[in-house]
Amino acid sequence: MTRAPQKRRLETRAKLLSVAEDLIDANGVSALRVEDVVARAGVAKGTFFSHFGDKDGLLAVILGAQVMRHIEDMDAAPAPNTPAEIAQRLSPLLDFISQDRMIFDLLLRYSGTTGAEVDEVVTQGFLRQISMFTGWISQMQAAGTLRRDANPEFLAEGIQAFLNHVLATGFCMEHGDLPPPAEALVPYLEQWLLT
Amino acid sequence: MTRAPQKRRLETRAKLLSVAEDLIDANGVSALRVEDVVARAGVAKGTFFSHFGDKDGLLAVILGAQVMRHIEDMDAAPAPNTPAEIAQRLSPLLDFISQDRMIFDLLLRYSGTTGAEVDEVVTQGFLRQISMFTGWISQMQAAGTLRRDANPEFLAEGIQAFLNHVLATGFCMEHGDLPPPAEALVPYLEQWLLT
DNA sequence: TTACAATATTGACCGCGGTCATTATTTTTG
DNA sequence: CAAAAATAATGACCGCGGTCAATATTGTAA
Repeated sequence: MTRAPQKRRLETRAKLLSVAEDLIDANGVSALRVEDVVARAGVAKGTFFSHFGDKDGLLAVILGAQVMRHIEDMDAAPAPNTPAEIAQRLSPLLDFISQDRMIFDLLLRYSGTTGAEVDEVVTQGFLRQISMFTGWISQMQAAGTLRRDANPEFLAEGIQAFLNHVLATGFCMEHGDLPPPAEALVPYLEQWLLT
Repeated sequence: MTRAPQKRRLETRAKLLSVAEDLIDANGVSALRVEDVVARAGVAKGTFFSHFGDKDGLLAVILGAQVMRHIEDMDAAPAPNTPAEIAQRLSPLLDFISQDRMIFDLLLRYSGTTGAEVDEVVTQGFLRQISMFTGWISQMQAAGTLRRDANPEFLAEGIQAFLNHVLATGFCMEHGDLPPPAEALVPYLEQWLLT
């Protein structure tokens, strides 16, 4: 039986997280250096790794929380009635992810760490997102707005696939005046979800 | 006007490539170290980077060539007539990519470096793959085996999306007895391409 | 052949993520 | 309370990708 962490440890962790968040806000995710974090937090390097395992571990916590906030916002808003509205709801999340390739890569890697780490924020976020999609889809199916020849979970996974596709494609175009991801997503969703 | 590379340079490059290929065959992509490559090739570290820019540059050349071979095999075989047959044709390529997450990540990142580096093998491979999909689809549309309410390029991009989705999902399941990627792909293709 | 320029290679050096035996602090036990 | 045990934090050290001013080699013009 593993004991509860003591107060000091929680404080150290909180300090590391807040320092890291400040640095990310100031310079972006890609510029984050573990050495800067520990220096500003007034803590040794090893402490960092004893808390988060590796750099991605910290990023997963921070970015996972941000993703989760976006998902909660989406869940709070009224459910969409068309594929285009789905894309619209997704827009803030997609803009957030497409701001930095590192975010996309990390989320993709951590998205389904089914196994020991279901307590991982990113994993929870993904599961929740899929179930939210599923909910939207079954509502729309009930309303007759959507094809009914496939079950909602399956269609939800398809949305996830196109979402990643659009994001990945966006990064490849190397900032060449391409449309925002949510807009690029629309035709795929329409083809996938209608008729 | 940049001059043609001299003989010595071509030899060095070839040596580096063959050494790297041997090491990858022996220990896998993830275990490849630049320092091992240059040591075995009898060359200084800086030389490596003057040839390939970075480690991924070398991997893109080697893995890109392997991907290209798979694509050519697919292109040489008779065109598929159903979504399931598409998945079957893709099987060797998918097995190759799913053998190591590093391969998947690298291909995804280099897949569409539209811009200065269209001479990049990986990019060429992807373009060729899309056009091969497009060809298959228009044939099947002509034969009436497939939905005709969307243009082939668009449907081809969708295939690409599902292909990446299945691969990414496979890596998340952390080697948990999941079905081979080509098999997992079938339902998505059927839903996407039929009616 | 020699002098000069272009090309190719070199390897000491750096940045930064990550490790681990050691030391410090807190909690528990007697 | 002190001694023992569990938990936290430390920082010197390592691995490995990547840089760049210096050097060596090759091509070229006089």
